[in-house]
Parts: sequence; C-alpha cells; structure tokens
Amino acid sequence: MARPLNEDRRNALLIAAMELVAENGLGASTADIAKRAGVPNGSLFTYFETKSDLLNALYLALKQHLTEQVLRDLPTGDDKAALRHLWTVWIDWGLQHAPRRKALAQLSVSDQISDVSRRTASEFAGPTVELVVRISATGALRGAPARYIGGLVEAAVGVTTEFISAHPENAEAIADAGFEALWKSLS
Amino acid sequence: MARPLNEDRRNALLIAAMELVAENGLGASTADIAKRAGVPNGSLFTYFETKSDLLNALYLALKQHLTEQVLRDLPTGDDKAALRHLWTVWIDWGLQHAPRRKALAQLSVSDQISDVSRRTASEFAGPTVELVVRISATGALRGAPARYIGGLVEAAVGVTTEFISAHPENAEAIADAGFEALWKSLS
Amino acid sequence: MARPLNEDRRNALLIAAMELVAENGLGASTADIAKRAGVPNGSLFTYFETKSDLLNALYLALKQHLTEQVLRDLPTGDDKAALRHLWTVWIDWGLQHAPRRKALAQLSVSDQISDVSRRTASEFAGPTVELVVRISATGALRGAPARYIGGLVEAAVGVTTEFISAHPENAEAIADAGFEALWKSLS
Amino acid sequence: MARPLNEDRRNALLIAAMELVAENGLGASTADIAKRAGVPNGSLFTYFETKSDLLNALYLALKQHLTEQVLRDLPTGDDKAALRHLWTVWIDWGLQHAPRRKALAQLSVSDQISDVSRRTASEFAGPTVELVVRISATGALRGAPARYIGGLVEAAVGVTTEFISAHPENAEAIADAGFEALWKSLS
DNA sequence: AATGAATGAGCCTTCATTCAT
DNA sequence: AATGAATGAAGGCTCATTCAT
Repeated sequence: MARPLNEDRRNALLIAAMELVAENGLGASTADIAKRAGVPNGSLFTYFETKSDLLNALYLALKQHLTEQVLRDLPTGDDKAALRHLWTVWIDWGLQHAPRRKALAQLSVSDQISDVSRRTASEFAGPTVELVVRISATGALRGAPARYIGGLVEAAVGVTTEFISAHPENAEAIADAGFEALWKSLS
Repeated sequence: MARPLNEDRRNALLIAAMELVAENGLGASTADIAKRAGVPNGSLFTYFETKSDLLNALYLALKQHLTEQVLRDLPTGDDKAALRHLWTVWIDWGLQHAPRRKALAQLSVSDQISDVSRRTASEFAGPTVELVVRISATGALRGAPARYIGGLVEAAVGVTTEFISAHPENAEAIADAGFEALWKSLS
Repeated sequence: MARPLNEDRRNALLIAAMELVAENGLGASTADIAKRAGVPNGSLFTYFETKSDLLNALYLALKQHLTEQVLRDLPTGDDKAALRHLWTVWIDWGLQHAPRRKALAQLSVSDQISDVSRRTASEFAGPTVELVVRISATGALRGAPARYIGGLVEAAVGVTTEFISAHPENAEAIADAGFEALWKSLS
Repeated sequence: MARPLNEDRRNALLIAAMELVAENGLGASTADIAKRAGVPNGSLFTYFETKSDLLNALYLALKQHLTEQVLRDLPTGDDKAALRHLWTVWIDWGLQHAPRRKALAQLSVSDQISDVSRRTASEFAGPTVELVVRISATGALRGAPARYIGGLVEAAVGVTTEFISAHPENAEAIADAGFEALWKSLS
C-alpha cells in the first residue's frame, strides 16, 4: 500500500489550508498552513508535491464534502421535490460551513485549479446534473449543454447563499423566492 | 505650476494592470505592471498610492466601461426588449473584451476591492437594476431585494459569457436559451 | 542681498524638521518635513541644497537657541553661582523644549553633522567653556583640554536632563545633587 | 533532527552587523550585513526575525562582552581601587575595540533598542552599579537613584574614551585626571 | 520518512533629488 | 523662484521548495 503513513496529517493540512484560504485567500503561505496544522513546514511537501497540488486536493475534498451532503437523501420520483432538496441542502451547506464555502469560492475562480480537478469534481455531481437536465428537457434550456445548465444552477445557489449569509433576516423568504425563480427558469 | 499629472500614463497603468491581472491574476507585480505600461516602477505610486488603490481604480474603470456600453441605447418602453438588449450587450462586452472580462472577474471576487468601490460601481448600474426589479415585480422574486435580483442576473450573464467563450460553436443558441430562461425566472 | 526671499519658509522647514526628527529620528523624509512645514516638497531644496544641509542648519539653530538661553544673564564674579546658573538653565531648556532636546540628541550622535558645524557650535558656547575651565584650574582636571572638560559637563547635563524627564518626581533633588557632584568633580 | 541552527553563522551576522553599524550607522542594510557575513540575504531572517531583533541581539552581545571584561578581576575590598579598575578596563575596552564601541554608541541612542533589552543589559552590570552606589553613599549623590548615578559614570567613561580615541597623545594623563574628577564627584 | 534550516528571487513601497512647467 | 511630478535604486521582508541531517 502506497498510502502515506499518516492520513491524519494530510487531513490536518487540508483543514488548515481551508481555514487560511477562507481567511486570507490563496496567498496563504505553506509555512502558515503547516504551522496551523501542527506539522513541520517541510513535511507539507511529503503529502503534497507542490502548493498547487495541495490546493487542487483541497478543492476536490470540498467539492466531495458538498456533493455527499447534497446527494444524501436526494428524493427520487418527484423532480421538483428533488430540485428543492438540492437547493436547500446546498445553501445550508454554505451557511453552516462558511469557511468551506469561502475557500471553495476562492479556489473555484483560481487559475491554480486544473481542468482535471474541475472535471473530476463535476463527475461527483453527476446525479444532480442529470436531475437539472431532466427538468430542463421541456423548458427554455432544452437542448442546452448540461455543463451550461449546471453552471447556471450553481451560480444561482452561490448568489443566494452569499446574499443570505450577508442578510440573514429573510433567509427563508429569499431561499423560497430564489427557488421558484430557478424552477421557472428551468422547467 | 509644476508638471501636471499625466493622464495618459495613468491610463497606461490601468490598461497594463488589466492585461496582467487577466493573464496572471491579482498576483501581478507592480513592477511588471509599470514595465508593461512603459513607466518607471516608482512612478506607479505617484498615480496610485498603493497596489490596492490601483486595483480598486481598475475595478471602477472596468465597471464603468461595461456600464456605459450596456446603458447606451437601452430601449425604453418595452421591458423585455430592454432586458434582451442588456443581456446581449453585456455578453458581447465580455466576448469582445476578454481581458477586461477576466480582470473584472478576478477583481470582483477579490477582498482587495473595498465596499465603497463596490457600492460606487453598483450605482453606475442603477438603471439596469431598476429594470430587472420592475420586471420581477409580478414574478417569483417580487419583493426580493434589488441587490439579490441584480446578483442573480449578473451571475447568469457571467456563466453564459464564460460558456460561450469556451464553446463558441452555438453562441447564438446558448444566448437565446439563456435569455429565455432568465426572462422566465424573473417575469 | 542674497538672502532667500522667504525667511519664514526657511524657519518653518527647520521647525518641521526639528519636530519630525524628535519624533521619528533622522529617517524623517524630506517630503514629510516639507508637508509639515506647509511647503511644497521641491521647494525644500531651494532653501537647503541637501537633506544633510538642512540637518546641519537645524543642529546649529538648536545649539544657538540653547546657548542664547544659557548665556543670557550668566552671573559674573561668582563662578559657582555662574556654574549653577548654567546647570539650571541648561537642564530647564531641555525639559521645557523636549522636542528640541530630542532632536539635538539625535543630531549630536549622527554622522551627518560635519566637523565644521560642530566647531561652529562649540564657538557659540565659548564663554561657558571658559567658565568651566576656570573652575577646573585648581582641581583634578587642571591642565586638561577645554574640550574634554566641556564634554564632561555636557554629558552630565544630558544624563541629568534625561533622567529628570523620565522621572520628574524628584527633579529638584536630582538637579541639586547632580550639581554638587559636578562642582566637586571640577573644583 | 533536521539541520540545526548554525551558531557560527549567527555570530558572523552579529559581527558583520557590528562592523557595518560602526561604519555606517543603523542604516546599514540587512543585505549588506548578510553579504559581509557571507550568508544569503534571506538567511539573515532565519536567525533574526527582523532587523530590529538583530540590532537588539547585537546590543546585548556588546554589552555582555563589555561587562565580562569589566567584571573579570574586579578588586574587592578597596572601593577606590575597584572603581579605578572599572574605569581603566572600560576605557581600554573602548579603545581596543573601536568598532564595538562605535556600534554600541549608535545602538544606545537608538529607539530600536527595547526597554527589555536595556533592562537586561543593565542587569549584566549589576555589580558595577552596586559599587558606584556604595561609593556615593556618603557623597553629594547619596540617596540618588542607582540608575542616575550609573548613567553619570557611563557618560563620563564615554566622553573620556571618545576624547582619548581622538587625541591619543595624553591618554594616560587624561584618564588619570578623569578618574580623579569622577572619584571626587562621587565620594 | 521526517525535520526545519537554507535559499535567493521577488514583492511592495520609500525617498532624496531633479527638472519640466 | 516655485512647484510637484518623475525617477530608479534601494530597503526590509516573504516564500515555495530543497536538502542536510
């Protein structure tokens, strides 16, 4: 087994990177990440060959964490209910894990994240894409590329989460209205 | 009077910054920016006190450039036609000015851009926000905050522009479908 | 008359330099000095060819100011009374003009002050040196170089002023004791 | 264990800093210090977090070096002999180690040296302060604060060393006269 | 494998002085 | 003479990565 001896350290590094990226952006130094993880700075590079590798691994870990939440208990049969579930859980994930959300936002726009990583991540989300494509099949976006539709949904979730996070007063109403708008745009 | 500040140089610096931010992200060095602008490195700081000031000025300049295009010839009377115009011109701006679009995307997510800058920029876009709010007045988003609705529209434009830029084959069809989806979500 | 047109500006620059040197040391920038003086930065160099010239002029101005105070009303006839007057007035000058004292202390140890300036300044103080030499004529320091004796007195004043400034509680007692010690060491 | 910190390098940096500070004042650049020490510029900061830390460490090292010399073989029993020993050794230290003396003089007046450093250094010199306080117990300075008396002695040594260094002709006579003056002022 | 010191290019900014206006 | 923009060489410090131990 080629797995590195100490998986805990790897995780500690990913968590430290997530926090520091959320706080300070991608400029967070490897030395600071290692220190926050309680790991010697040189050891970071036995777990991740380069800083870029660490960032890509973090991106994938965050996407996976998010996708797991969203896909768990995704209703089948009723597409509107399923979309509503996806919408709600996705937004909640962002609200409950602000550092994860912020780090993911930073990483998503970064040019450090490779196409491979992006493609891998979007494969995690396969079932959700299938869902929105199916919903769109008779709407304005029928025939549009799945990645485009997926991108629109992701963007709508992102804007909604940011907004609720900044103005939590009417969280419920915003989330409801946003969902209805999304549903109308797709179906 | 002594030598007056040279506006051409200021513009050259903004343009150089725009290009390098588009190419390399916000990590673009002030030395490189100055060199690309054909200006001595120290002189950058006679035009912008700090790198952050330069970035904020660039953000505002890009937003203003974009807004001018979008607002020029905005139809009045027919809201759907107006939204269509906004949609088309905005996307075209992004396609025709890829460096500007990329730089603006980087800046928009950066924590270097102050709230003041963001607010100032959103004032530029006042009329477009009024438009989308008016359109939304009877739809799912009726009553939602203007900034939220504006954010959704901006995000949809962004995703569409990115997608078309990466897959120009069906530009027309994508733009049309995206517009219809947007219209349905708002109205 | 070759005197520069505006003597007020020259003085404003000297005062600004004094304050900033007292606050920040010799690293005070010419631009800051000019700004504090309410003078355009380039104009500083029409009054003083170099920063070093400004510093030397400041040194001389401070020494002159100090010497004027000390020599005014210096008693004649009774050497001990004269030394006591010198001691008291000199210390008071330092206490009442803390910025001047601090600036002068910085300048005195600086390698920016030329030998010419130092010699000129010590000529101002001629009468006081004569006094301490006369007092020393029969003491342990009889025959010692005047500049050495002067240096000892100046150092004692400096230490005493610093100490009282930092611990004003027993100003009187310290000044008295210091004077007696000085008197004993010389006479 | 990884490579241990190399004490020789640390010393080389301190020595280089001492020389350059003696020659050029506190403006000596970290790059020049590192170069003179034969160390890469970045490595300076693995030994001293900031330039200020380096300067404080240098101050302490010089004070310690001086104190060691002065305290070695300090006579006990005869206070006048002890003071004479202190006086002579202290002056000799300054004459034989001109760069150290000059660097220490620069550092002593600098605002870069923290109160902690100053206090630590004055603890090194505890026994000498006890000596001068004991000597003063029945003189003009009886009851004066130890730090004030110590300051007076230090200033007298400094002036004397400077003077002899600049005029070595009558070194012996000056030192003798200065000592007698000091003894009279204290006892 | 683990450690943490070592590296040196690069970063943003400052500054005394000059000079076009 | 007066102004203040222009200059470019430093300055102190950071950092991803390497490598001696």
